[in-house]
Amino acid sequence: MELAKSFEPADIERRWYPEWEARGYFAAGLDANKTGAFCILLPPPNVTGSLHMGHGFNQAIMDALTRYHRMRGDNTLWQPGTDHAGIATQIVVERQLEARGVSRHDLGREKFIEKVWEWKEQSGNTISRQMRRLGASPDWTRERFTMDAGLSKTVTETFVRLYDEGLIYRGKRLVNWDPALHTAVSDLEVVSEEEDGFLWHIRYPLADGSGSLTVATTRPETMLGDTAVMVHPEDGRYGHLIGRTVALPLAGREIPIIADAYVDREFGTGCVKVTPAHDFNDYAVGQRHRLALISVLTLDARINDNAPEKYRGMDRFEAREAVVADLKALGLLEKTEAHKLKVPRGDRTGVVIEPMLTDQWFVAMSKPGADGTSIVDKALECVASGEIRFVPENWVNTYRQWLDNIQDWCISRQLWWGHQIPAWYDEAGRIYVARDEEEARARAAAQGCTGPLTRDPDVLDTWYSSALWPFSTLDWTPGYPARSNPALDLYLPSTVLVTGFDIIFFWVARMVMMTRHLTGRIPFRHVYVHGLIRDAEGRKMSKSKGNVLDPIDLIDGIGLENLVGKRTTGLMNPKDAPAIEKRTRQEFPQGIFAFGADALRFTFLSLASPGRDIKFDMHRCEGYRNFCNKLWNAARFTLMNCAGRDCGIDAAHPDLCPEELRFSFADRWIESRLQRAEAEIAQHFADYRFDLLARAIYEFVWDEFCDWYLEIAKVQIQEGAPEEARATRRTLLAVLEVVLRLAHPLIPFITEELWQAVAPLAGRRTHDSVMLAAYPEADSRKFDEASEARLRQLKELTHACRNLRGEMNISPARRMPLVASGDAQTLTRCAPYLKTLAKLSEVRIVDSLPEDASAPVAVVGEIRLMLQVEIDLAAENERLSREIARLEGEIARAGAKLANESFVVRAPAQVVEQEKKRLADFTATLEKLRPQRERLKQATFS
RNA sequence: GGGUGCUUAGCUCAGUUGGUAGAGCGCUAGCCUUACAAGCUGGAUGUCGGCGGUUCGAGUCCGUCAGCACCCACCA
Repeated sequence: MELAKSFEPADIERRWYPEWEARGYFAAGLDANKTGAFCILLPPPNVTGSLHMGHGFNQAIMDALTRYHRMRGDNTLWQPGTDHAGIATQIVVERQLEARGVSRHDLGREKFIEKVWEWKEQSGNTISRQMRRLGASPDWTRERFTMDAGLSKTVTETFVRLYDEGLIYRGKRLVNWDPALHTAVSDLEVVSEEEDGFLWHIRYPLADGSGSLTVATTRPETMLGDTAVMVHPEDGRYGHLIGRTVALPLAGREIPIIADAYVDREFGTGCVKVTPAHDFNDYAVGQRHRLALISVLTLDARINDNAPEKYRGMDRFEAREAVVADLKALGLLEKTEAHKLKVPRGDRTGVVIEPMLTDQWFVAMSKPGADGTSIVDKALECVASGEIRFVPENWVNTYRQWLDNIQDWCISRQLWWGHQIPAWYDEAGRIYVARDEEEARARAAAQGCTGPLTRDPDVLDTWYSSALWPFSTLDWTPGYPARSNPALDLYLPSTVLVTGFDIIFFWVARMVMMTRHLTGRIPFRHVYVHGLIRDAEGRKMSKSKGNVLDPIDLIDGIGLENLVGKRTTGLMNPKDAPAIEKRTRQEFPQGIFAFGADALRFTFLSLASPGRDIKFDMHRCEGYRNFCNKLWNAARFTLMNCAGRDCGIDAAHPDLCPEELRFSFADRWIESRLQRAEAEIAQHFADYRFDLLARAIYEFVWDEFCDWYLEIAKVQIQEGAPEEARATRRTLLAVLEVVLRLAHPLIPFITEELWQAVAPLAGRRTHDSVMLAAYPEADSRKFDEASEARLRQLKELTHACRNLRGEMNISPARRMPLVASGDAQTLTRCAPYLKTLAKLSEVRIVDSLPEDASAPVAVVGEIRLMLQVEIDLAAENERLSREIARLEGEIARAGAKLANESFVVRAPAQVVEQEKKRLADFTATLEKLRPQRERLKQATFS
């Protein structure tokens, strides 16, 4: 079982993943005898293509948690699945058709949906393949899709229930309309950015010809739909005009001048045109003042027949120009000033959103349900009571604030891809919401309608089905909770939702509302909110910026040419290609190295500090690949020293400790240190501090186990008695085996590969896979402070020797003799190790150091170390002087502190003691160094 | 307008109840040292954004200012 000389991830990953999956290790635990249940819902990726770095990050965290809990023996489920992503997916497929010159209307609804399903198949497969490459361990047998038959049934069922309860309604409202997509979108799907525009000042003549007033607007074309002009009720300039009328230019209508406190007197002219049919604020004003709504736009955002004939059919922007030109010609355009304004655009299309009066379906957020509480109040209550906890906590504010100001949720979309709304209309336009057409007929018949019914063609917002994910994936049925199933009982609520803050509103809040209202349960106990993965400069990764990284490329590596090709094809704007190519060549002159899945996962986890976005730095990934290699080689060393040797392990009784084992303080130290690492790691898992967790593992493996214990082990194996060598081998194996289990949730592939080789020798191959082995738990009885103190001494002595060598510029190849004085017991204990660790030819322990001024001396507590080497007297003088100056500084500072009476009186005794000890230590060391320098000076002048 | 973060070494970031400032990468000097050159050993590098306060003591707590980022709402 010879291991390769360095860590080669590709082959290991290829072998182990299929093996784990085939053996059913990922399957949901349904063991009634187990006490713990752990469940994570995969935020279902959109079937719009492939996974990006954000998914990789998100999944590395979820997989670490899942593997951890599985190893701890909990019933564990990581629930996978994908989202149909209505608008996004429909756009992807429409673009593909467009490329072939076909529109969805050419195909018709049914055929088009078939095409989307084909695409879903392809994209869904890509996604699960990618997740497998990352080593993710969800229960694939339970994979769900938001448009599966079962989940669709849940969508229909809940819709009907909410409708019957009066919490879903249909109504004609002003909604955000995307004129390119021809659909309504929710408030969340609109993004407003500041853009350059104009503020046009337009004179509206008073109807009686006695004068005029001037309004300011950024959207002059909407004046065709004005139904009032408003001023502030206390605005002295206009008070006399309130109640009179103006003649609306171009439209030839008379509209009233009204007073409303909404007007800001300072802005513009203080007169506002009111267009209730095309502006949300004006709509509210219109409601207050019972103004007429005159829509002047078609669903394509062209001027409609309510406007003067001249403008009909014009695009809204074309109409804007025409209106401005006409006003100017009439002398009614007072002035045009440059003006920055927020322009609302559809997040998928980038097209300017138009407030449009249409019939849509809504979820009533604040209306009390059958139980007297609104779904918003329920969602607030779950969090306020602490049933649901956010990590980091401050996201609670964001969540609460959003819910406090929420509007009814527009859930209908004028699309084809999605869950068709289960509503039917009779010829009179009456609505029958039902689970299927048969039920709709029955409901219609009950109301005395037997005529033909037509189904509502609209589909639901994709987030409607996402909101049901916590229970729909667990095969919730209408009979719940009386009728349930084992998985649902065990895994609702799930333990933790791992997600980015960007979907707290879209998804998290809506899951809480829907799950609580429909099942009475919370969807999850914790919400762990992580940051977004950005590029090395901190910019958002996006195809159009050409800065996206594919997690698979970091696993497998990719050549520069391929990377450039990938980034520059399929761009929305091909003109960006040259700039993208240039930047890519600059940033990745060698392409990307194959780091392997483990290194990538470890990188993600290390970067997961709370409340921070992540600038992804490939060099970090390289560092953690090196870490994997370090672990690999530590295992190689251990196996080389232990395979086929007597390691003091009785396979039948791994805990048996035969008498012919003699453990050193170093053996006990590494065991003790390991226990501390285990305790620390458990805490970090509990706190979701994956960055600290990864660091704890990194430091234990590299800084303690490899840098110190392995080097010490060499001494004990080569120079120790057989029972010492045996104990060393046993310790090496035991510690390494535990390390592999500790690290497995983070870096599953390498740990599995190594564990297979190490565990049998350690007598710990309790299972067929490390995945199934128990997660290590700290045993505080193994904390050994005495051994830790001894090792600390050994480290200090070693550092002192190495430092002397370094300062004296002694080649590492040269072995030097050392003379040491001080505590003989300590020195005797450390001498053999010191010899190897500091490259000494011998260690001579004496009562007092020779008066040889020409050799460098270091002081560690009571111990003095002299390296026997001819030295450069001037250099040594300089070194000593520097050290003395440093000590004098420390002594001065500590002395001043202790001389300060209020410090001595008020600081805790322990702190004062510590300060006194420092002062004493510095002083003692100084007293040893000063004579040394004196002798040196004498030698220099003699 | 409301809210939330952030500012620590050249870069990216840790720093848990206040008690002598840390890591990785980079830099630097030297090493093929029988696990690892994807490595080993030594070294350099900080007015912890500015100012003020609380305290014996502040990177840490409070106030304030500045800069950066993000979220929500929005003035026509």
